[in-house]
Amino acid sequence: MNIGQAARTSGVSAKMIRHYESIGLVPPADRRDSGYRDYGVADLHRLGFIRHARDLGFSLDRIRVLLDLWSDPGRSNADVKAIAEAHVRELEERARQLNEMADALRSLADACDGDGRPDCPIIASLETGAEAPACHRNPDPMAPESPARRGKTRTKR
Amino acid sequence: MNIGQAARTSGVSAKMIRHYESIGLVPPADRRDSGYRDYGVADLHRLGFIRHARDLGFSLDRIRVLLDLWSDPGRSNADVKAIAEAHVRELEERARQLNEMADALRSLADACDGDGRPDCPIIASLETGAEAPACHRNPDPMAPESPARRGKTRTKR
DNA sequence: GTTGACCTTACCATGATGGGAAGGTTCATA
DNA sequence: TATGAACCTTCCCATCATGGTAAGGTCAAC
Repeated sequence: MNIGQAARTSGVSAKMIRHYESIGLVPPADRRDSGYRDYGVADLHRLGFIRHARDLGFSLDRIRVLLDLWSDPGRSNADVKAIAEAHVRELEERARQLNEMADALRSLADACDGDGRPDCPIIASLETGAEAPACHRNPDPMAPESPARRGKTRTKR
Repeated sequence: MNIGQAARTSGVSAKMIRHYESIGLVPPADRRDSGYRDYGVADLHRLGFIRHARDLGFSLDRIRVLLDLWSDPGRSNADVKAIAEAHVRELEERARQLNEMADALRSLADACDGDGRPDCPIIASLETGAEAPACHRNPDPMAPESPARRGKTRTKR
């Protein structure tokens, strides 16, 4: 099967299949006389594995390790679980940071009238680095919880 | 003031200050006879603005727009607010996707015994693309709500 | 006048992916 | 049989924000 069909079947673009081959994530594909790559079911299986791991946000480096474990009949599921849990923690940490930024910016946006005048607490905060002053924040009428949740935690990046 | 001092004062690395100059995010710095860049308070102010916007996750392209609005005395805070709100939505969407991945992987990891044997629902799921089967998931003893929560971003936040 | 800390430009690398050019192959159809 | 569309090949470049390094110039203190 051609690389295009393999791409459509596996959900991995032809561009990426070639890339994965170039970095050794998949073995060099068989070639026909024409030089075209030729894929079989085992190749599709491996590409599918990579695809699913990418869908879960694993980096290609970690996928390399997962592929090794996959092909190791004597693997320990404790190793797999440890990798997965480390990745879960990273995903949650990144999500937490994004939510922190979103919350901070939401506070600023809520404090901005948006009435067409130049005055703007968002711009003011970017100038000074100060967060939205509580006394100017429009209270959220839908707030289901205690509003005392924004700490300081300025991520250093 | 030298670029190093400007970097320490503004929290933007010297490397990045030069980069911002090269892409036109900050105007070309004054130069001394030696060729050294020379920064004043206005420059530090601008760098601080950029730094704070980066801390909120804005891309350099959007920061460019924010800087234009900042320096426009006739700006409309509605424009600023619109940009901020669009960015908040993007941040939240990205966080949601990360949490979705984390939740899916957490389910798989919870279903994995981690007892050292090769059997592993995580590997199995990567092979087939199937999610963790409910009948194998270890129930969460702390679950405060109905167990039908998959697919929604419901981590603590 | 030497030394060490600073500055300059220029190039390369990251990670995962896409775009495109220049040229060869396959296959159905006119 | 010829042609054209759709495919394939390799190679290079771009993204985005940031860091590293190298080769060389400047400054200030001792």
